[in-house]
Parts: sequence; C-alpha cells; structure tokens
Amino acid sequence: MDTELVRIFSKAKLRLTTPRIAIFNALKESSTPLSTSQIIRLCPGVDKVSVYRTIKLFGSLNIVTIVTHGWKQSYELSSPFHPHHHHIVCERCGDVIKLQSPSIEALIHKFAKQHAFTPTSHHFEIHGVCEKCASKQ
Amino acid sequence: MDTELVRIFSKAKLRLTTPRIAIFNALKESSTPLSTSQIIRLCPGVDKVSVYRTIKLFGSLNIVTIVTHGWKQSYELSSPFHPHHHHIVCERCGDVIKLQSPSIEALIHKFAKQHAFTPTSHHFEIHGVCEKCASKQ
DNA sequence: CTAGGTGCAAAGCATTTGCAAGGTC
DNA sequence: GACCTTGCAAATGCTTTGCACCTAG
Repeated sequence: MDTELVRIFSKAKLRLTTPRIAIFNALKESSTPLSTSQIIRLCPGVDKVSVYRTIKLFGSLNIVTIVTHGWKQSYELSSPFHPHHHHIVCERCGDVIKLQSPSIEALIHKFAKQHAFTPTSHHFEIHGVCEKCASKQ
Repeated sequence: MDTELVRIFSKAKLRLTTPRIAIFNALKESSTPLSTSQIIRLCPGVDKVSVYRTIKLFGSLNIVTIVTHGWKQSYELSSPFHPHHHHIVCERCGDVIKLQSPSIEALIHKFAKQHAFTPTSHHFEIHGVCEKCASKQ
C-alpha cells in the first residue's frame, strides 16, 4: 500500500476503500495514461459510477492529472506518485515518449512572474510523427 | 470572407457552405476558446450534428486546435487565423491570459531533435490563480 | 457505531450513424 | 446536374443523480 496515498486520505478525512485502491493501482501499474473507459475495463469489480466519482475525487486531491491525447482525455498519477514529466505523442502509432525537462518548469515560473499569476499545474504535450513511423513511409 | 479559408477549402476540394462559414465566424468572433455546446448555442441556424461534423473536419484541416480547460475541452482557430499562442487560465474566475513566447517554440524543436521526432502541433497551458483572485481572498 | 462510500437503476447529456432532401460548384 | 453536405430521427455511448445498503475507521 502506498503510504503517501494513506497520508493524503487520512489528512482529508476520507476513506481509503477497496474501489479507490483498485483504481489507484490500475493507474500505478499502467505505463501510459488511462481513459475512463480503460479504467472501467481494468477494474471489473468496481462499478462504472465509482470510477467516475473516484477520478473526480483524485483530481481534486491532486492525485491524478489530465492528459490530452489528441481529441481524447486520459488520466495518470501526478507528481508525488509518478515523477513529473510531459508527453511526446506519435499521431500514427500512438506511442508516447516521456519527457523530463527543467527548462519547461523554469519557463513557467518566468511567465507566472510576468503576469503576477500563481501557478498550480500545467500541461505540455508535443504531437507529431515518431522516427519509426516517419521511416516506414 | 476569409481568403485563407477559401484557399484551404478549394485546395481540399470541399464545399464552403453556410453552416461551415457560420461556425468559422463564431470561432473567429470569440475572444476565448469555445466548447461544442457553446458553438451549438452560438449558431442557432446550424444543426447540432453539423457542428460536430464541422469541428472534426476543421480539426483535420488544421483550421482549429483543441484547448484543454481543466476537465473540459474547447476549440479555437489555429495559427493562420489566430496568431499562435498559449493560455494561462485562472481556476477561480476562468479568465484566460494569452501568452506568446518564442522560447516555448524553441524548446519544442530541441526536444524533437533529441528524439528524432517530427512535430506537427503542441499544447501548453498553465493553470493557477490570477492576481485579482489571489488578492480578493 | 455511524458517516462516508458503494452499487444499482434510471435519467440526462453528448456524440454518432443512416438516409432522403438540399445546395454548392 | 452531380455529388458533397445538411438536417432530421434515432441509436449509441458517456456521465450524473437518487437512494437504499454496506463498510472503513
């Protein structure tokens, strides 16, 4: 059991139930972000409705973040559980390359300062064609 | 009538019809990105179904791009029609600050080169609390 | 024990599909 | 005039809500 997760839940005075743990594990064990329908498929013991409710809850507790995959959205564990990173997504094969770069984070602080803005989160994603797909054609 | 739009449509051998023009104008006249339901409301003469079909078409023609607003998605005209930029979004009041910065574009090229990736588009967005809302509280 | 959480059913939206009628080039 | 597009209807799918029962703390 993830101690960080236990901490967040006890601090928020919320209950760490079987469905919530199952959804957390599904996200943890996945190497790519998951959509709601994928989570529903991966947690057969959990009701659809609980998946929606849990994802929303996880979002407000900053346990998951939203990832935009072209026209669809999906979810993945956020920084305490999964090192902070961004995505490079191939439009042809759907492959996701993870990207870690302090320069993006530095830019965000610069922009925030310019606009007297207090940042809480950010999204950054590059779409295009990967090396393999480009050479195939 | 936007000549660039005419060019794209005649080049693609597609028809520039009244509904398509109406949806284009709704996007053009809006200062913020629009969701599908907002577009439907703003184009009363156009059928719901045509809005969905047109947005999808505009997407594949690179006339619109997707913007992720927290948990919702919306659409706005892309670079030829609307200068390329990114968004800083306030979580409290929903205000959107537009951001233009060559440094982001430079970073993308650097990352793409590192991963032998051919970029076609990208998303970048900062969420947080704006100056006004921060001082209110 | 006792709130908070869950599952089920059903309502409420959003999106897609099929097809005849209409409008653009 | 040909053929792409549209609008309508209806099917399909996704998400939310209400409520009685259950379970973690």
